[in-house]
Amino acid sequence: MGHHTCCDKQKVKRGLWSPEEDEKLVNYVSTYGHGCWSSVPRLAGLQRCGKSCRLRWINYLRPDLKRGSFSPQEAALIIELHSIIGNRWAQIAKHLPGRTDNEVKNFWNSSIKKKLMISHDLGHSDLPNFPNLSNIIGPFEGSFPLNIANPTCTPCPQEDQLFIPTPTQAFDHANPNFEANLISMPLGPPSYDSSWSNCMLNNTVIPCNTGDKMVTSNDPLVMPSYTMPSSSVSHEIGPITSLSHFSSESCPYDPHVPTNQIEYINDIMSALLPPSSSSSSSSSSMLFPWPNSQFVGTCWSSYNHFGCAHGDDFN
DNA sequence: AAGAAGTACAACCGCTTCTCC
DNA sequence: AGGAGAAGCGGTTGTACTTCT
Repeated sequence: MGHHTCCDKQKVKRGLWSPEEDEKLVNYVSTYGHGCWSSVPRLAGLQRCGKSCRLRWINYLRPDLKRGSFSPQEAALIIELHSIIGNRWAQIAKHLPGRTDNEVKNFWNSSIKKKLMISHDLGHSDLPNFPNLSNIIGPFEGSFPLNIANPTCTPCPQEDQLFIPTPTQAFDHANPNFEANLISMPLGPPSYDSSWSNCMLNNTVIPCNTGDKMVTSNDPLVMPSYTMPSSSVSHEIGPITSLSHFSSESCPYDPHVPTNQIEYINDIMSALLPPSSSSSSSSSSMLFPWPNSQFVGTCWSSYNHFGCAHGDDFN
């Protein structure tokens, strides 16, 4: 293993930090701020490189860090955000106050990913690795205040037709909505580990709905559409999924505002709670198109498809 | 009781992005 | 505009601790 180029000329210590080193770093940063990290070790009297100091402070010593296990709510949020934006740990961590990207990443790799792999091994190889959100947040059933079946935002008035971009369109930099898409899309081609792939696999929309009409296309330039049977925004939990859509003007959940996005996602998860102890054998999805940004995200709920038991603790 | 295997997470590396000049 | 250094980021590794056999 190599080492930091910034440390080439210095004799620096590596490996775990001692309490004495922590104390020096905390004392220095608390008093003077970190300023330029490369000068911190010299000024704080540490034989570490600046990069190591920075990491130690950000991931461990910062006073605003939340220690301890992840709550089921945090786990559910991580899973949902990961399904939307992929391995962008820093972005995910921004939605979890007091958590670092490193912490979220470790939690994902050591706990969540493993559970998803186990569930995949149970014989659902035809399914993408989606968690059973309703199981994960089971202990919190009923605790979310908002039900998406009765949203506070005004339904978008203009359409019964929801447009879903093809991958080509979604990643088109010339698309004026590209920035908005970036928020909701994983960076890179659709793959099995994202919710995106499940609704757009090989340019084919895979409907998890029953009874409604899904128009698909193999032509990446042709935008598939999903036609709702009515303008109802009612939401039905279970094997049948209904769609809700809101105008960006009237909806309080602006996808550009992380805090609101958390609320938005929380509401989605709230809506995904099973109606009772009943379960279904089919997966269901909810597509949340944003009229101006085209596509916001997908939430998945597939009861009994995955290995985690209702009420499982993710820590 | 002891070693092996598994787990959690701190820390590091290399690459990318940002900022300043 | 572009070069250099700093900061940010995600993947990976190392190690302490726990659980299993």
